[in-house]
Amino acid sequence: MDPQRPQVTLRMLADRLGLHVSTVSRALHAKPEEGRRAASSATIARIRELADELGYQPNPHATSLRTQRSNLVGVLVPRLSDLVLATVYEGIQEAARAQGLSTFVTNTKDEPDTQRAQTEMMLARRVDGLIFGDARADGALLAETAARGVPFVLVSRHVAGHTSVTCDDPLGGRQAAEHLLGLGHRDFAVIAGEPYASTGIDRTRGFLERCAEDGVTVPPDRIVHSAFDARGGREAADRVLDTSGPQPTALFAVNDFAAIGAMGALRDRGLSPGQDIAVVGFNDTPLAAELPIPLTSIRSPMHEMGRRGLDLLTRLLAGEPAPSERLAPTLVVRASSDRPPRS
Amino acid sequence: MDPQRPQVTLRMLADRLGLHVSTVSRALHAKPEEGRRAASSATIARIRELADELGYQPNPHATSLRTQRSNLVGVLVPRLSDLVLATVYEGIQEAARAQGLSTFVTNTKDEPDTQRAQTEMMLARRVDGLIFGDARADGALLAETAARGVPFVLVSRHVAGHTSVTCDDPLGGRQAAEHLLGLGHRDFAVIAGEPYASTGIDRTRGFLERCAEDGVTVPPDRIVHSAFDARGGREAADRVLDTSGPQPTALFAVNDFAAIGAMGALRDRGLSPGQDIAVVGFNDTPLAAELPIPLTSIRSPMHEMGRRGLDLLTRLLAGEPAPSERLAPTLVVRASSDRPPRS
DNA sequence: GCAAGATACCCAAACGTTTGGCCCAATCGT
DNA sequence: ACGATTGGGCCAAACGTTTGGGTATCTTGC
Repeated sequence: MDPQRPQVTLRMLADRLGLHVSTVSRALHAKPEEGRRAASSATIARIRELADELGYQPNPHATSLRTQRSNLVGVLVPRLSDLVLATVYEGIQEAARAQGLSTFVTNTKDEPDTQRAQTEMMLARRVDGLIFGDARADGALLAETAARGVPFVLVSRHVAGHTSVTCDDPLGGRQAAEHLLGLGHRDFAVIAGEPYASTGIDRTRGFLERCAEDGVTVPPDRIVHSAFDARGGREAADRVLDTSGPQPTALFAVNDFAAIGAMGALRDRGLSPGQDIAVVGFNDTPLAAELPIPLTSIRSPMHEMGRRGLDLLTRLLAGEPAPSERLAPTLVVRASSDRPPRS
Repeated sequence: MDPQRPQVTLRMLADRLGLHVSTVSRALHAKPEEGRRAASSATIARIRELADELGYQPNPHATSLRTQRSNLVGVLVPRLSDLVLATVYEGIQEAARAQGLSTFVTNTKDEPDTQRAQTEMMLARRVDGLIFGDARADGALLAETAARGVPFVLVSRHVAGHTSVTCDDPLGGRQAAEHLLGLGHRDFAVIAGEPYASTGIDRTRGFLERCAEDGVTVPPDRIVHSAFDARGGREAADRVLDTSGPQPTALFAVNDFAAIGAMGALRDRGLSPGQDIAVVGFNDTPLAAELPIPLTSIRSPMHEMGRRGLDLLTRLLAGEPAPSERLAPTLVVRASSDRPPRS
């Protein structure tokens, strides 16, 4: 099976150099700043040289076993096939690599049972800490996990009482409202995402608050929950548009994919997004700018969120304080909402 | 930091039961079918009970160190934020979990240097095997890796001489051509993807071959390479449409996202996809059906590809034969290509 | 009643590190 | 010249498993 994979060990290096394995170990770890050096600089050089030559790579299992630290972090996301979380994870991974950490990632589909099972699985793998990208406003998993003394942070979504890195979602919602109000819109519909996700909740709340400041209210039947994907957006839009009475002139979806699905639903009714009805999405997915009708969206720093999330976790692991962070979103206006409401 | 995380070990169980640690170990592994039992059934029951009660989880580092097997597989993909590969990875992970394996995944951005570095990183982590989702037709990394005796399989893309699970891409290309030819189209453009990816190469080849069978040829300046995302598709479409002479009546993009970008470019020129020019994509991404103009696409079994890929790898790890597989694509017709060319 | 199997365990080594101590020789201070 | 320091390195234990080999005790066949 493995014709030639004789892994190089410390002992091999030691034997070949006539040194003790502990000396080699110390030499390879010795930071120059250390007071008491592990060996003479000449010996250290010899050791380093041989290690490079033979391509020595420390066995991480042995190291973890000995040090009781795995340098592994577990990441839980609803789905990796959701571009938003995939991008957040890319940020996490990038930051992790910079710190010499590796990451396990797994899908939980936003199902509490799966979340719990995967959390256990991660702990069984002896991760040093966890990053939840799928925190639910309801549910007790986070509290229990915290009670067990497991270090973790949340990204993308937040839950009171736990460290998190999120987009300033209320602000994002406000920006969307401000933009549409500025164009003269007064009749809105909101596709609000899943009811258990703080992202959807906060974006919707911010939107409604800003509307209220201008004396505009959005009737409850114009605010519908939805999955965070295109199909969810289409279905939600269908539900909203099926209600009787005057149609909205603008639609805010808390997620770009939901917005895309909604645009499909609009088209099916002969409404042209951007002409007959304004549409604003959220996240400013790379796709948004390239769509046939480019989508106005609130850009959220997804990648950055991941990086900060991991940085917070390492701070937590080091016993340092790790205050939650909220990253600012920015409005990006495109053709799907660049004109006032019709007549 | 860790208030209460006293990990349960074999020794704890053993001590508490007055048994030897090896007895406990055997008892917990004993498959009923084993001939020589590890202990009396009463003892085994006692052990199992206590293990459950205390929530014993074997330390994977200790196990890996001892058995020289990590039960880890490394997965390399161009980008996880590419929905196609993210979905393939979901399949891999699902199959891995079923086998008690865990997966590391990492982005290589299709850059040879990064691919090499990440391969090393995976091996340093002592993965049992690798799955490449980013194999390049050029380059020597695969050959070198094989020469080192590292077990691996390819998914999504193939390279001669290595085990792989792919979509039958030539067939998919043919299906696209057949569909468009059947509608009466004769003037084609092809957005062919990256030149080093077998997916793009094979899909394009299949398409052209099928055309040739009907005596239709696609001029070289109508076949353009592109990145596998919306922006790449838009740019490629712009290039194709900027060429002088009569415009094509149908466009085949080897990837849904490229197709979406292309539709944007068409719109910018006042061409209506589905009306003025037929568009066919590839992969049948969930988005395709929900777009404002639903996209005809060749459905590829992305999830399944991942599962099979992992299954092949485990077969390889078990020393069994692991022949390459090619999964069948299917055509899904939608509004972007459901009518004959204009006059 | 006794050799031959089973049965039910225990022993100990090994996987590759890390790390607190220890030891020897050379250097230093005075 | 001699005790103290220090530089350079060795020793051994430990992390938690797995596993090839024991060794008593109990059956069993005859």
